Amino acid sequence: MNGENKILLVEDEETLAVGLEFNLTEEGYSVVWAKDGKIALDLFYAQEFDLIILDIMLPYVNGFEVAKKVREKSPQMPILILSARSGVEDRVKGLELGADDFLAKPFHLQELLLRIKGMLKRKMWYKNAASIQPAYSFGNNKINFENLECFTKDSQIRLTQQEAMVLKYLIDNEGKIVSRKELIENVWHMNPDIETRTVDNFIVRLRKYFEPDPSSPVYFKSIRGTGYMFNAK
Amino acid sequence: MNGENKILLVEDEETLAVGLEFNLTEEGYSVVWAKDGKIALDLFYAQEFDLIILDIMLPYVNGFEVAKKVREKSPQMPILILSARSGVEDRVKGLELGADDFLAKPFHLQELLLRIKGMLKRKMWYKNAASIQPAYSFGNNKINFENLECFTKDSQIRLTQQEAMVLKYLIDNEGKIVSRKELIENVWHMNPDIETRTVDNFIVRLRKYFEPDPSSPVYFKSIRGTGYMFNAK
DNA sequence: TAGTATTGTAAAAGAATTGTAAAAAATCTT
DNA sequence: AAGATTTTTTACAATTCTTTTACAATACTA
Repeated sequence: MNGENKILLVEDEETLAVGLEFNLTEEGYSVVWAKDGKIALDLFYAQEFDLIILDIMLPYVNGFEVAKKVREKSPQMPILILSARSGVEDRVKGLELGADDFLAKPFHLQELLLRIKGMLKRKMWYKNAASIQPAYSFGNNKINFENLECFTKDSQIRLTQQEAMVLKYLIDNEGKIVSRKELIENVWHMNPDIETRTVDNFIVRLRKYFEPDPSSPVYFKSIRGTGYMFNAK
Repeated sequence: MNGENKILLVEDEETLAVGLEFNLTEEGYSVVWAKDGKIALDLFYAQEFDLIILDIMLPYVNGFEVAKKVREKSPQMPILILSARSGVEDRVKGLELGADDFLAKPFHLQELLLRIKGMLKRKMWYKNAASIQPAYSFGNNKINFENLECFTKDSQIRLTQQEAMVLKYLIDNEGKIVSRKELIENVWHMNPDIETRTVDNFIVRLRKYFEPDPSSPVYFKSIRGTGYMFNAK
């Protein structure tokens, strides 16, 4: 069932790594083991993973560095940090670097498994909810909602989080008119009583990125008096 | 425009609750405090929250029970469990019930804040979609009142809001004579004492769009001295 | 059929909404 | 704390839609 999930295990203590690999495989995950930070990053750049388990104390490149690099490329990648040092500073640092969870060594196996399960479940949920595979395409554009990278007709860009959320909302509601109010409520999570041109500005940007001719939009149409509508056509 | 996330804080120790509420509010969250499990569930059913912080040891209904009920209704609601008892069994139990995170008391404020921040950031990434599109037809015309798109005999157009409202009123009163006064009152929401050709102009447009021969209308008939009448035939 | 009232229609005038750049504010990085 | 990036606001231009106006066409009445 979860046999599809691929985990990158970054851990230099071989005994622990082998044990963990055994248990994770037992659980039905597919595990790739990296015994130092350098190898981990190489693997990360070369393959697709669903989750990363990261020890902090590693040879060459420490876990924090790895987490940072990973975050740069994949803002949504679940990262679980393991650390022998359970001090608050480490935990805070890990979380600040965007780890999704932090577990102190020695840990309880079942707890680790449950946390992994939860993280993956959440990740899958988001993926499904969007009904968007790693990459979504329309026209000459391809958007990777995992790392927010886009290939457009003639260039490659990276969306900001907010841009991505607006875009995603429009895509999820393809063919339906989405009012500014609705967007402010559901993307900005704000009271929709204010009236500014914020939403419009995001539309302008999306058009600039993705429309062949931004001045006569094909994908991001304005519906006067009502809102906007996305159509992949 | 800073999205205000709403947190349900379930904690019976008043001192701690007040302190936490203060800090969370400081961070820009909007906090609702429930001092026992019963109140928590009532609030949860009544309002929308973005995250729940849950103490385990509560009067009446304990935290685990609350988590379970919450999960039943909202499978993706982020739940952060706090517990004085940091034993592994409790952690495992909490995670099994679907908590997304588990923090032992006493906790470090900054770590709590970081975990909350991370959970919310991740949560924002989901959104639901999809519904069917209701269409109304007459003659060779099909009108989708959801997105105001129309397929006519030989083209596809999009109605303006006002056009759509007039059309809708006529359709809703199919077979009945509708006076200009009535239209001005019910569609324009204005005092119907003024006398201009506004209504007529809209009829002209509807006829242009939808009548096979606008000069001898079939669907949008004029009733001299009285008003107009729509008939789908 | 002439006269009057009502409806049809185009085009000008007026309003309202949307597009856009640039400045300001907020947020994140170093 | 300075610098960089992103978001929000502001101000105005451009566009689209609605209403008015003016007159033509049509239908009724006597």
